[in-house]
Amino acid sequence: MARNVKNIKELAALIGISATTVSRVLNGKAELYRISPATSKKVLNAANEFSYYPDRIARGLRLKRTETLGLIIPDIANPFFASIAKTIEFETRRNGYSLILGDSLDDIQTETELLNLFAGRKVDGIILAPVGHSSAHIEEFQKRGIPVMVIDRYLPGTKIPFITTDNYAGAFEAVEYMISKGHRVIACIQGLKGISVNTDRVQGYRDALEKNNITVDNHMILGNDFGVENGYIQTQILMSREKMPTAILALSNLISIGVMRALSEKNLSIPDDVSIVSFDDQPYSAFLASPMTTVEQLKEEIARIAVNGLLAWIRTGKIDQQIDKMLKPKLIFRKSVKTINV
Amino acid sequence: MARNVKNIKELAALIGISATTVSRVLNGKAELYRISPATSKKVLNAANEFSYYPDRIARGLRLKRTETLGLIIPDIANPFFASIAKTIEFETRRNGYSLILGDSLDDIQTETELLNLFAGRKVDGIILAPVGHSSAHIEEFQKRGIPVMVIDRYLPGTKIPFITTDNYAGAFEAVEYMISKGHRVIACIQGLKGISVNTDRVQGYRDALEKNNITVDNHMILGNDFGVENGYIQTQILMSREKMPTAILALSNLISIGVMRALSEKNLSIPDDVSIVSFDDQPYSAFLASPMTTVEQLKEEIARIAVNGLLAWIRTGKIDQQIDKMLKPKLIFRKSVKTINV
DNA sequence: TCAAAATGCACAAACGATTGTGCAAAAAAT
DNA sequence: ATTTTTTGCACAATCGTTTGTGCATTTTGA
Repeated sequence: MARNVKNIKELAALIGISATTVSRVLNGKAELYRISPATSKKVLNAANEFSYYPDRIARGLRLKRTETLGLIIPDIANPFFASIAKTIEFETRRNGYSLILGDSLDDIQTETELLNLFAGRKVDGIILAPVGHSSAHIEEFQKRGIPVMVIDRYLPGTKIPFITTDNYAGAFEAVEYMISKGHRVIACIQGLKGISVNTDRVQGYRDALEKNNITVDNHMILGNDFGVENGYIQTQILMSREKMPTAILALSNLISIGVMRALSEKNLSIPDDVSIVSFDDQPYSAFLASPMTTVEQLKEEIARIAVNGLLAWIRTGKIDQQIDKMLKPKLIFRKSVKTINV
Repeated sequence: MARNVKNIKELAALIGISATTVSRVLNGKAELYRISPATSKKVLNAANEFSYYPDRIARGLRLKRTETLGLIIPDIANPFFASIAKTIEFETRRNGYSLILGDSLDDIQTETELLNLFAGRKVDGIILAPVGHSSAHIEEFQKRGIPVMVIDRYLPGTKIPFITTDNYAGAFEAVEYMISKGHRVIACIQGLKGISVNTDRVQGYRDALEKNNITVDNHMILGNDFGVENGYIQTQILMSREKMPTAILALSNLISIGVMRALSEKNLSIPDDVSIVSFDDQPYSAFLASPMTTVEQLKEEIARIAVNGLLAWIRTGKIDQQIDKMLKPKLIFRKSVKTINV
């Protein structure tokens, strides 16, 4: 027995009561509408016995609120984003919301499509790790009234709130460390030019060099993509030059995988032939041929702040502009940087 | 100008036409209902100009179909599942559906909650990488009429369709390979006992040994979890024994990370001191201290078949029982297995 | 004892889309 | 010049909730 009941009317009929009352009891508004305790109890019992769950779709339509968040990231297979996604999903659910996932494939066109798609699905808010340069489509979107929280980057010139890592500090520290180990010719393989993550890291790299009276050689800053392929190609270019760097700062975990691939093909080893520091610590970082010194970002923290900030925004209807945050990263020392003669 | 329009009525009013007609044009039923080409064109233009997107919630309510799929996996931060999730998201979207993500945290209670949650959200179907032993909650769920497709495992004794790797073959080949390299004492660090993935791999391990006239030593099969910690602990146990194995078969990528951690703490190196083959190839596998020989699963393939099979099921209303598949994995040879004296 | 206040619940509209059916006007057939 | 058929579209109901309002009935107060 105890068959399932398909909607609130059916349940109401079973108790011999109106749907209105059932709805009110189930939404905790019994007192507010003076439903007697006896009736309340009957409703609760029946709902339980016949395992009635309100249809969230109908509810969403009526309430104009779906209790759903959208998450758009450039690549869920990238462990950096996968970790963030995990915490975001957890926090989202803990707050009674569900999460729609969109992988923008590092493509701004896809990102835009996803934004529109999510708008059509009436998500209550969106967490976005943006890709590419333009932020017009995001701003335009913001105007439609759907809260958007940016993670991993910030969008200069916009009012879109963000949570990210203090990338400048991360790069600065990493480079100072390499310099302290005697390195003077340090290359920087960067990701997508022009976006804040990259700009800030490169600036940290530059400033660390200059602070130590090392002239910045623009030929040593190269690449334009956060992926493996870019790390691979740029390393090949670097290694074919007369003036080879003694150290490389890789601006993402994927780039450093490309670096490793290129180096191993040339039978060059880390750190004997080239030293390296990579952004993004990973579970495997410690077990690489040469355990990798990395700049660790506080991924869980970013995720948590993003979700809770977004939900607060949704509930109150206004942005807490205080939310903008740049979390200090942490340099994890391992064995991929060699001390060389000064 | 070109302000956005908020619903179909508003758009219809703007053209001076009924919502009915707008709906029909937008759903490609213009001909069916004899809407004149002129009117059709006007609708299409207006919809475009005012960037009207139908409210999927209202649509879902009326159609009793949300064009949403649910994905439940044990750990999105595990690169194996992250890769699968990426392809699933892509295929899902390519078919006009959206994806709700749930991370079951390797916990059967959470998995059950997610199933119910997704049911309440009226997903059209669910792709599930189940955790734990019991499958009663899944079967019960199936009866509620929501199609569920299982990946990564199968559920013996149920009719729930699945796509998985031929884990038996993968383990068998891996072990035969190690034997061919002269290994006779091979340990197997397993994941969760009793679930098909694990059972099949262990059986493959056993059969490969027996086929080669090596008696299976049950002490060499240990562990009970697919995570890093288990790999770490079991390796410590193995290494503290009198009779140490010369090779280890790690039944997951996470387990092998644990193995590496334990070995490196004891200053043991791969493959000089211990050889290892791990399930699940990863982007970093080639760049580990010792490039890892792995059993690669066809993750994209699994994802693609799962999504398309599920969608077919949703559309036709019946399961194609032919869909059950065990995809042959591929052994990738690197340098984590040493040839030893026979 | 009678008016006023409190109690307990139900009616019906609304959210935004889709669709079976019906009804004019125009075109074709006789 | 009628009748019949076709064309082109609109009305209104429906999906399952939630909620403003209203109406009996009971309780309280004087």
